[in-house]
Amino acid sequence: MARKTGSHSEITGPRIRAAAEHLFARHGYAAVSMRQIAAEVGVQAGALYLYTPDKQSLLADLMRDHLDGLLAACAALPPVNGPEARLDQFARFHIGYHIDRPDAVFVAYMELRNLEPANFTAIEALRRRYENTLEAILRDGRAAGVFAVPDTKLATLALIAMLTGVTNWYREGGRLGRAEVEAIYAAMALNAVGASPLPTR
Amino acid sequence: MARKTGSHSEITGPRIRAAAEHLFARHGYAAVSMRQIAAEVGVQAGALYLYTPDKQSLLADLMRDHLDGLLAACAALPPVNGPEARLDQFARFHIGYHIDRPDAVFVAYMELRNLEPANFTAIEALRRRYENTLEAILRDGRAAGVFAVPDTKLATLALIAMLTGVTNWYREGGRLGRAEVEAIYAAMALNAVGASPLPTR
DNA sequence: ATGCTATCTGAACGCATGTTCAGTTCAAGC
DNA sequence: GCTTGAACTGAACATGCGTTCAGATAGCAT
Repeated sequence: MARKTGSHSEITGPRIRAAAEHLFARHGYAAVSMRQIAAEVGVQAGALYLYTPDKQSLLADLMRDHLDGLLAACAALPPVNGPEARLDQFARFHIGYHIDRPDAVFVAYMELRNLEPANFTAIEALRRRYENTLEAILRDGRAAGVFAVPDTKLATLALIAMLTGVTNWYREGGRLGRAEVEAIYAAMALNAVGASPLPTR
Repeated sequence: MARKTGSHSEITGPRIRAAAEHLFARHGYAAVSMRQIAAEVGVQAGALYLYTPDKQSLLADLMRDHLDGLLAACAALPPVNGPEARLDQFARFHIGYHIDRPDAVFVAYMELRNLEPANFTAIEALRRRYENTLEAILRDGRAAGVFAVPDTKLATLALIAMLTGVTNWYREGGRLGRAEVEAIYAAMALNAVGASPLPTR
């Protein structure tokens, strides 16, 4: 039997991507088979190939979509004045965005090594572009004399690692709420670069 | 032909573990086959089973050995006085130890999800024990009024993530030397918890 | 020189993999 | 009510997987 009532490509497509993202995050790209993804969606493995040319593209598309969304959301942030306020805003944004998408984040950061060279180059470029927005803030802050960082590139990577680490332990409904976590991390980020944390918003 | 001159188990065993560690770090546990490991060592796949009961044990042993070494080295640190000096020492130690073992670190942090439940529990306990040594420093510092951290557990995870992140980009002979990186990260760690960085040693 | 044993080979095992494709099914357009 | 075509099945494909094991090899003790 094929085509149960109401099943269309607009439904199945996203469901495949969601299942793949979830399974890739949980078990890793290489450890997940197309048949497992299909089973999660309730479909045979062959049907997946109506929605993706191959497994590799499925991974690359997930990562690209995540990073595109991240960059777009970051670019849409309301403008604020001064390096401290900008870093505070960036840190809170980064935490918030990543907390809401633990699976996508996990995949985007852990499966880089499973990308074919061409895909790797493209994804890596997006990642670098995001890092550059943070580094620009740090450079401006150092030029303005409000951040004390010996090396902006290193500080960028250190801050990103620290902020992204939140996805390793944060769970909805845990001991600490979203806003608290954002506030604490933003304060630590400002401290780390030698600035004073902003008063709690 | 078997047994080339001078080839003994004391040689082959470590070579297998080294090859496995390197390949697991590069491509991921699930993406690496026993035949690839064997080829790297210059041996047939069957020979691996003289040194490990199965692929899973190979992974678990690598991770356990790494964490055992980390805990032992951490415990062997010379005692220093005061939370600031202890955090400074811990940060430098962490950076230095991890910089020297990028493959082992990568495997120990990224392949947790590929461990069978029993192995996972054991490895996770070791990791937690290591984190606890840092959290103890932060608690003492807060009790002494020299660290300003709203939540020591959260600060612990944030610092570990930041410090471990160094393995993602550090390369021997790069722009920054080992000592510089250690100093910068130690300063950022102290800053992050609201303490003043120690004068450069 | 001979036998012993640790070390390793090479082939085989059953099974899972990513991918293809001829054929089936069903909602919608006429 | 018939036709069309998108959505999907189910079987098959070559290949590779982890693991096993009988047998070959070579250094060591005697």
